[in-house]
Amino acid sequence: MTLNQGFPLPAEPDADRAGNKRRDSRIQVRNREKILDAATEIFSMYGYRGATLDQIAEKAAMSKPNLLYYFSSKQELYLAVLRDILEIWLQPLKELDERESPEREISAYIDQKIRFSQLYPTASRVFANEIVAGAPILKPVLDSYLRDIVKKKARVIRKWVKRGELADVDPYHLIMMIWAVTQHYADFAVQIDSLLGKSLDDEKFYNQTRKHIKRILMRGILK
Amino acid sequence: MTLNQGFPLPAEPDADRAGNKRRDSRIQVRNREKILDAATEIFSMYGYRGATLDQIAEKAAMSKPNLLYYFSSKQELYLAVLRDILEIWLQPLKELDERESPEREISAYIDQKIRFSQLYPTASRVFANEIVAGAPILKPVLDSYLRDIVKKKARVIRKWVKRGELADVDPYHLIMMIWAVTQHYADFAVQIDSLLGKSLDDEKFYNQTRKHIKRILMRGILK
DNA sequence: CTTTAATTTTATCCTTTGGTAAAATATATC
DNA sequence: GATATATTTTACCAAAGGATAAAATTAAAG
Repeated sequence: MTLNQGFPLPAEPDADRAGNKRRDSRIQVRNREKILDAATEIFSMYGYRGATLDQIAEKAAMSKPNLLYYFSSKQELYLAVLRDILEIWLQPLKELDERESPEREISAYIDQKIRFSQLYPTASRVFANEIVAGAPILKPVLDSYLRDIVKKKARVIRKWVKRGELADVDPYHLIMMIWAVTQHYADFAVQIDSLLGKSLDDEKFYNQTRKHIKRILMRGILK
Repeated sequence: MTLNQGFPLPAEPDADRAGNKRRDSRIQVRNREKILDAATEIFSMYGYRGATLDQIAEKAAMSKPNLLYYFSSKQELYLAVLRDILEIWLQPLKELDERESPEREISAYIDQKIRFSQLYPTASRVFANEIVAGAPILKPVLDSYLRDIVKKKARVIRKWVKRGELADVDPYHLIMMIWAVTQHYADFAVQIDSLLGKSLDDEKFYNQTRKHIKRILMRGILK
């Protein structure tokens, strides 16, 4: 779960530079990944400020100074985590294709979003935390990068409406509704567990949820 | 915004005891409220662990020891904040009435939820933070109190379905969808502001949002 | 006015936390 | 296997953070 490429967040200090020293050794790769996983979990529970390097180091099974050998500060680590999350979070939206039917495209989009909630619930929670906190770090990205993508996709939806393939819905609100509902199952997983004793890990519940969300939303927006 | 009565959270040390010393002086009331408001704001941004008493004290315009004179620990303050939020958060659900039509009742419920998002966005975010963090404090409440109410209301919805007044929806998923969508506008307000430059404070946007959510959801669930 | 009780301030404590320095150990390269 | 480089450990540090004690001030009651 460690992708990361060319994102509108400050790039890692020595990524991509041409004449670079020895590229990541095996141990380097393994430890960075261990740390990122641990950090994702801790940040998801306590947010940026509430998380401590000691906790993260412990979860990653290494000493704090050792951790700081790989990420030179808490903030740098947090940025690295957010970069990875953004990458996978945004991907699905980019794929909305106006040449296909809205039925097919929106349905596929919902599928991808709910799958993300199933596969990366902690990542989703880190993101949620960041946004709920007022997006102190991601604000610039939201204001530029995300804004542009969403604007583009809003146009796609509007086109469908004009073609009469979709009820007269506001594209922005529709996108927001899809985000809200799909992310809810990851972000508020504890609540869902309290009420239903289920989680998206349960394949049966996952499919039931997916279908239910889609049924209501699609009925709500198709002509 | 300081309600608070008989909640399944540990009660305030000397609330409600019969033969009680002098009840809250005017200054007592004013300061507790000032603190609760400040705390709500800070907790909403940084979560329980990320928030500091210094910040809260500063926002409440008093010294930290003075703050601790009113709430003897950070945890006690956090509990007080959560108690207030739970009260107003749960109220609307309790009012779902099976004797009325689902159209009317669910519509009214959505109205109340989105109103809550408009009136108490920071409170909503404190709640969101707590749940996203895994509900370390509220878990017991979710497992008992909330669970019971939701179970009861799920029965109401099921009754509507049986009567043929509602499409065949799963009551739990429906409730969750409503929560997800309405709370999203408070919890992810920054994101919405980035994308649309609007917030629920804007009465026009508020109504547009409310109607849009209702239109899609109601279309999705009515027969 | 006093006297008593409530409120606020000042000084201080101990722990946690992000981060550094430098020594020690392991790994890779020739 | 010696030498250079990468990784890990140990020992710290300064600042922040939750909390307490006790003195100083303000408000209330008689």
